[in-house]
Amino acid sequence: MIQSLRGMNDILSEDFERFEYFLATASTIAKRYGFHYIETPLLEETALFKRSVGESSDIVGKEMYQFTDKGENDVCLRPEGTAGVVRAFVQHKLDKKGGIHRFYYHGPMFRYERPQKGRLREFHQFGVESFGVDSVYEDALMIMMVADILKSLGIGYRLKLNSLGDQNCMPAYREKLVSFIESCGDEICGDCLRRKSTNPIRVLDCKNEHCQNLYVNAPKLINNLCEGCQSDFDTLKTILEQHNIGYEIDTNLVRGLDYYSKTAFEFVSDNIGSQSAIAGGGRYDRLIEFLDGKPTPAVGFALGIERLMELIVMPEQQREGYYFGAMDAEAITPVLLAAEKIRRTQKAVVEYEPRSLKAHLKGADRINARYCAVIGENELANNTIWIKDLVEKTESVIPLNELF
RNA sequence: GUGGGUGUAGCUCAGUCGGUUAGAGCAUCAGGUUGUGGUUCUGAGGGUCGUGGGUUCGAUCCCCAUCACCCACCCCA
Repeated sequence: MIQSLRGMNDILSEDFERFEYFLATASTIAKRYGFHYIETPLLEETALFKRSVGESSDIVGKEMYQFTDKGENDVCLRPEGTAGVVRAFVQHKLDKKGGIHRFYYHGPMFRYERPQKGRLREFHQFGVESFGVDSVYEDALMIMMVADILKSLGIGYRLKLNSLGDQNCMPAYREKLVSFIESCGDEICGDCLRRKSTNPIRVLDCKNEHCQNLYVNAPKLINNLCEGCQSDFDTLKTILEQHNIGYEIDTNLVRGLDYYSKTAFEFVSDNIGSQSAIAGGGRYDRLIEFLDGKPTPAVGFALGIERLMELIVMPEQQREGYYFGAMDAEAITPVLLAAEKIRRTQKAVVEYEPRSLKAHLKGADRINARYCAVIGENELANNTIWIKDLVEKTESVIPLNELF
């Protein structure tokens, strides 16, 4: 038997209903906030991700599905969605056009990781990117949108917030941090030693207990923000409070992608195991110029759909449409014709095998149909069809030509 | 990439201290006297016990490998 690749799943029937429900809910909300759908390729030039996500990140460093195609191009399956959207934004010269551009997207992402709960090699994200808005209000909008989506789906969460600073305060802070790390001498772990030169901020994120103990007194970025970053961060907190969105400041929240600056946030759930991040995002004002565009402020977020799946509270399913069945082999012809008529406006499912009335009622029940429509001996003789409303428990026999 | 766990019916799982025809519940299908469901009763079908080797007179059970899944580390959505 040929199986799907490791960490790559089929999504069928019941699961897909949830999936579809999620997409419908999230898309509706994104549109309501003024965002437009954008579809970008699953396959992109490898350089795109190296320059955006960053070579120091694990994603690019060891998790990409990278290969050379038949035209000798170094390509890879997208590990995340932002890079492609920014590439499209620049390629279509929207940066030069100016103004505000707001996009949402959803689709599969690929990361070569060891699968576990909430972590797949092919997984799906729903994301949003906003270009051209400098204001923190847009950062707040992002967070409000995620909160809105999660609320609509009946999902509880905790929101973690941090500011990563910008070009003014980050370099100075980085220096401060590096000298602090150096003061720890060789007590730090190997990973931290490496991060010290590649991406020092990430040491704060270290899961090693010994390191964490060393870093309690590390300088915190939050205390070293420049005036602009500080006032934006304060404003953001105020807006969230005004909108009744609870948050906790997490000074160790460092997004794993290199392109973030200023606002960084993460929504986590305590009910889905160790892969608890259900949404993450932030501001990335420098990314557009990294990808050869005109400097343009930008913010975005991405939601991990699979991680939300088991948390989604679905609305109760109503009985819907028709179930058609024949009690005699000869009755199948009028049954098919009747079903075709109904199908112009409603759902109609036909059982081809002649069965007892009881069996048909069971069948109708199983597919959660509202009506069970059957043609047997009596109906066949009179050109009628017997229809039972499974909710009202009423039944009627009507002439076939009066079927709407 | 590292560590631990699990693979028996469509699903959830028993089980055999190695020994004849491998079980249950749910699901499916059929019946409970003439054409009435979602709650009953009876019965039936369905398994090369993940795959490949090895030990043995004999393996679903023990050993090795392999694959898949699960959980955690790590990473992140």
